[in-house]
Amino acid sequence: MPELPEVETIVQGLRPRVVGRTVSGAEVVHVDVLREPAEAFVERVSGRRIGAVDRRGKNVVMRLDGPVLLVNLGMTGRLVPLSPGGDPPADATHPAVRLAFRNGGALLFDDTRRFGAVELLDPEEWSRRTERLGPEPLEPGFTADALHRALSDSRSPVRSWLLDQRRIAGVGNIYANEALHRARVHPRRPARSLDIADAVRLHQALRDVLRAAIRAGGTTIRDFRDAEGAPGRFVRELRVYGRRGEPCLGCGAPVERLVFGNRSAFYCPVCQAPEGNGETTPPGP
DNA sequence: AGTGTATCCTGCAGGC
DNA sequence: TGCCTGCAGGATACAC
Repeated sequence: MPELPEVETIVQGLRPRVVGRTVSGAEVVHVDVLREPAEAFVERVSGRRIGAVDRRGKNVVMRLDGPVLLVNLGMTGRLVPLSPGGDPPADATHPAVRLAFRNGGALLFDDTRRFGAVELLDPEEWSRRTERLGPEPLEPGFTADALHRALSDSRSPVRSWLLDQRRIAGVGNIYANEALHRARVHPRRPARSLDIADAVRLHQALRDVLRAAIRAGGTTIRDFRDAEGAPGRFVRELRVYGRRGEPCLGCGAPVERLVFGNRSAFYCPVCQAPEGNGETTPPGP
């Protein structure tokens, strides 16, 4: 479910609800979302105060006094803040971990498929972890030039390249496909085949689509909900993802679907010609 | 280095 | 209605 814009949306909604709260205890319903025994996790998290909530790539980063509580939402993970005495929403049907707060209230991690992960990392582990992730595409240091240089050392298809969190953080299958369409780059082109003009367009497209999706509160295909339980509104703005057979909004050609790297790639065969086509048939609005 | 495949797990849509 | 297959926004490990 959650890529950078969805996680950013969750983090923004969560911040006013949990920053400053102290964890009084935890209930582990499904130990398989943890990376340590339940007892150890409960012991270590209890008594900690949440000082800040941030995002790194697709991860929710809760800074406690000392360790970092890292939540990866996987495909179907949700973070649901609960008011004192409040019931979880009816669609939070697969509770995995519940953190209780001193003075009432709680934070529920609900995850149908349990591909998500909740980890408590000490500062050294966290710094090693964040170093393994690529740059944040919305930060100033992420320039078109840096993207071009990074692309140039890989023969991997650019769509796969974009999904690799070690190369760039936070991009998943929806926004990789959407950005490539906006940049008019075929998803299967080798990363190193992109010239500087391609990289400039891709850089712009990534930033535009990620920012627009954040403004829309993310994309809800099925499961995604923000901290208030509301779905994202970016589905309306998707140009290729999930639109196989429907007309490209730029040129009218039917959107095609390819499968490689075990994932679907959606693209316009006209606007995103295999060897690049920066000069003709802009994909439009 | 890159690719195909499998794995974790559940739910839903579509075909019959 | 039921059964089956394929598919899903992620991440990782493996053999080739």
